[in-house]
Amino acid sequence: MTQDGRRLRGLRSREVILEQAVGLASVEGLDGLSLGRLAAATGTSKSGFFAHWRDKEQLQLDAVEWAARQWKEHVVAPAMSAPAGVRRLFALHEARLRFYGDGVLPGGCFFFTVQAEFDDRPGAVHDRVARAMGEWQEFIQRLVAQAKELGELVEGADPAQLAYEIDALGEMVIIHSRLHDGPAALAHARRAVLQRLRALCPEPALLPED
Amino acid sequence: MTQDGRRLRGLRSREVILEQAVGLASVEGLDGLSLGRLAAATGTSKSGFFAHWRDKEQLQLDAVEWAARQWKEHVVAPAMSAPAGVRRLFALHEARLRFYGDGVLPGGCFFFTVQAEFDDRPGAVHDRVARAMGEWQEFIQRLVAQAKELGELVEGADPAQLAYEIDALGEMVIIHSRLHDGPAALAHARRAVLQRLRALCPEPALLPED
DNA sequence: TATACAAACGACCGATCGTTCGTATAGTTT
DNA sequence: AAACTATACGAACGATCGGTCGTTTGTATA
Repeated sequence: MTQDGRRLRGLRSREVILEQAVGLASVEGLDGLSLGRLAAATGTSKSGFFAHWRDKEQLQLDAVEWAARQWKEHVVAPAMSAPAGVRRLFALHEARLRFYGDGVLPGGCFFFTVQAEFDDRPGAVHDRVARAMGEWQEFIQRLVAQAKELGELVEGADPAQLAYEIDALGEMVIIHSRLHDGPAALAHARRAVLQRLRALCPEPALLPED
Repeated sequence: MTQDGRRLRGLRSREVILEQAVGLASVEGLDGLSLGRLAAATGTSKSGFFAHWRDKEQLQLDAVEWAARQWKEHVVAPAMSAPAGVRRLFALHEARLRFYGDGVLPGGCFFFTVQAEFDDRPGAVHDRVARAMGEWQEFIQRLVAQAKELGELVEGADPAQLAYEIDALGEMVIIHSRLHDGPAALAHARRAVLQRLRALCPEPALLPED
């Protein structure tokens, strides 16, 4: 039987641990998060972790996977239900800002913290995070290209350039909102991308005015 | 006599230690940096640190101070030697990108790493970093306001909004260049701010075309 | 019912963390 | 020369780090 109660129970607690790990890592980072604190947060013993993962790095890699799923669910999926083109592009940006504003993760953004932590440290986690970031950037670029094909962005718009701008303006909300100007950062990030898209869109009426 | 050779020697080694600390912290963060590794990097013993600083936090605070001085020297000062107005604003952005591109710090940017590390962790270091960031943001806003007074930026330009955009587009170079598209990030950041300023400037000829 | 196995635990390991203490040395003041 | 002081050190501290080991508990299979 595949109906193995032990495996089911294991998967469930595995999920609980990963959710806690992603939340804590969004605050203190994947390495800054210690197994002891993670054990305390989940109400388990740290030795129990090694029944699920060979070592801390394996847990970190699974946490990245979990966070990527969460990101797709909360940010990518809502955008995909908006009409293709420039509106979908802006919906993606707004979904990200909502994710931050709603405080889904205590630290704001798992990937921001982990990128800052591992951008200089080679290893499996670095590579996995870099891959996730590449896919994210590629996804934004595809949406830009699609908007161009639909004639909703001028021909001169460079997908890589615009994707960099959208991502940078959105991601820096984390730092600015937490240690400088609070919710104003969200407004700045929203307004910046909105005006940029409107300026590049032959039919600005597709987007809100402000 | 104020000519105390002991104090001079102390100040010199203090400076050496802080320089190393800022460099290492730009990679692993101010807390991620351990006193043991710092001692190994400076060729001293870690117990010797406590002749200069009461505890690790005092060293961290002085490291922030040292990094702020370095930033003013490498980024703010060069911008101030450009003519006031929109050209000075862009010179500031370019000086920052040069600071990153030249690899002055092994981790790229001390403040980026430390902001990401302390944005969620209350304490003296958090407050000191937040103050530095506030001053930096205020400085950009002053340059924007000055450019408006000189008629080099349209009246509708919001200093806080534009300062956010310039800072975000510049700062995210660190992450993008290190774990995604390398030097292309520098080009994207430069181009984004340049085009943004040109679009807001009644006299675009003040700025390079590309 | 007996056997096999996954899940979880407590106890413990060596290494490293920030920090303290006593001491030796070099340079200044008396 | 004696007294003083800033600098720097080695040894050691308790705490915590990631990780190992042996064991117990609960479930599924034979």
